[in-house]
Amino acid sequence: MIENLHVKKALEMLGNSPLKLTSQRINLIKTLFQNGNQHFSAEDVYNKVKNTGLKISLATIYNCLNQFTTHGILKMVKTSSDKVYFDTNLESHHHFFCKSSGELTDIDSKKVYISKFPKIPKGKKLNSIEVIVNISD
Amino acid sequence: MIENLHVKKALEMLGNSPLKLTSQRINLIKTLFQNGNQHFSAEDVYNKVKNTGLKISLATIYNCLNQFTTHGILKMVKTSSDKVYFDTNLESHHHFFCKSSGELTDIDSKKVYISKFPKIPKGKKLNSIEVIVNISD
DNA sequence: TACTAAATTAGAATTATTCTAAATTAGAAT
DNA sequence: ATTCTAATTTAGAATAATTCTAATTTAGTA
Repeated sequence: MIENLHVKKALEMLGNSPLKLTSQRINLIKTLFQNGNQHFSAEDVYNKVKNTGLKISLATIYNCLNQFTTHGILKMVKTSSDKVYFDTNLESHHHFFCKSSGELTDIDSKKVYISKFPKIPKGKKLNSIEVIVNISD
Repeated sequence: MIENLHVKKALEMLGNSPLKLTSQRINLIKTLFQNGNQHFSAEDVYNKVKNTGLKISLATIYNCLNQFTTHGILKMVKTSSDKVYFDTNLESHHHFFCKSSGELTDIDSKKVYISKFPKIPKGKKLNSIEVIVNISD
């Protein structure tokens, strides 16, 4: 049986985190990471999981997605949509967001370069830089 | 009586839009634009308005903020907060968002330069580029 | 001055998400 | 192995921001 590399890496990260290895978490990771880089909302995940026959409550999905995010297994992406998206691609990269389709897609990190960047205000520290390129049909 | 320039310009834009010149809209614009560039949520506006003694319903505030946005009198900014912010600064510019304080602040547009930029996907058109620099204490 | 479509409003509805509190379970301690 | 405890899961209630509804009011035209 061939172990998917993305799944393997994510499970490893889960193992290295203080989170317990519950069946829900393991199944979630298998479901989310098996197809490489993906973007999804909590509801997307809930439906995807239902289709696989697994039974994980919506509350648990929210819990897990948030915990995975705080433990660096997922990235959270806010768009002009009212839903929060999660991203399996942990590398520094940016996104297209299409208002018409609600689709969030990766921008190849080599295709964006910010050559001039502001000083961070005194007393604050930089957390992340989010570039969202809003597009539509 | 000295007319504030920001207010004047915004009222002009309202006049040039198809929106009717209601007292609520005029008062809102006077309230929001009198102090130059500002960022606020719908609730912020509701409270600000209450303090001035004006009576504008929350529904109207939401209506107006959205209409002002679609007619180019305001800009909408989404952050990692769960509230939507509005911005009186219409020039192309970007933002710091401080998670700790919930504060959204302008980045001087001269301080950001994106020298490499991705091609827009076929069949789509560019709407806007949002750069949010997330910071915290 | 009257008319009509647009705007305002209070409160209900909606939507995404978080909370609660009871039942279950992972993994450590025995 | 068995027991124990804190973490986890869960259904459903609660929350929070925002939008909708439908009745009333109003701007601006005729």
